[in-house]
Amino acid sequence: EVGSTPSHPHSHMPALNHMAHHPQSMNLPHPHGLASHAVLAGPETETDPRELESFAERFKQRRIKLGVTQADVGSALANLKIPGVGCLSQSTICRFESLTLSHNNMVALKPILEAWLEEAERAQMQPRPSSEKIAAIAEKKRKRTSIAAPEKRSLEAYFAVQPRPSSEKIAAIAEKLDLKKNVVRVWFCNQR
DNA sequence: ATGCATGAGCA
DNA sequence: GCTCATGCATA
Repeated sequence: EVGSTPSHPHSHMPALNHMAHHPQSMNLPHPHGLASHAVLAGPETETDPRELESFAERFKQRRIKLGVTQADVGSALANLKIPGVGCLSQSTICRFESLTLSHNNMVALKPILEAWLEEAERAQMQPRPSSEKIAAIAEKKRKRTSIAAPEKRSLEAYFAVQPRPSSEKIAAIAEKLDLKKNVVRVWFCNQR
């Protein structure tokens, strides 16, 4: 979202992409500033970007204090036994902490991570006697293609002119840059 | 921390 | 064939 094309060739656009256009706002902020805050916000509607931001910050700080890595948090979520929740990757935890997930995604993950944090801080005071080892099983690795700088610059140029090229355009671009068509298609998706 | 990729769900 | 949430691999 918020595709702010970094006009600077080297900027990585760490863009804090909170906010988002969601037609879900029901309580408009009163122009008459007086006791109109959402003290009675809906049961589970903590969608305020600023609240998410501060939570993410507190979360990271407390996680570090517990001496737990992002990867640890991700896998520990499974032990939390929440209905439709399994584990998450280090990537996702990282992105949550840095607010680089979509607003909706942040809102959905917050209560889960919040639950983990509380559980973890409790377990810290009342340690457990059990411990178990799990053997790791080696699997086949996946390869990651890397788009060279020159090609990437070309893609960015194309993107600036047309963020959603047609299938034909993509094929043409792919051929010019000598990249697989699918690689180009996915690049555009991720860029958007 | 981030680049490229996958898969589900939708149109 | 896109968006979205998410992850593997790697910088």
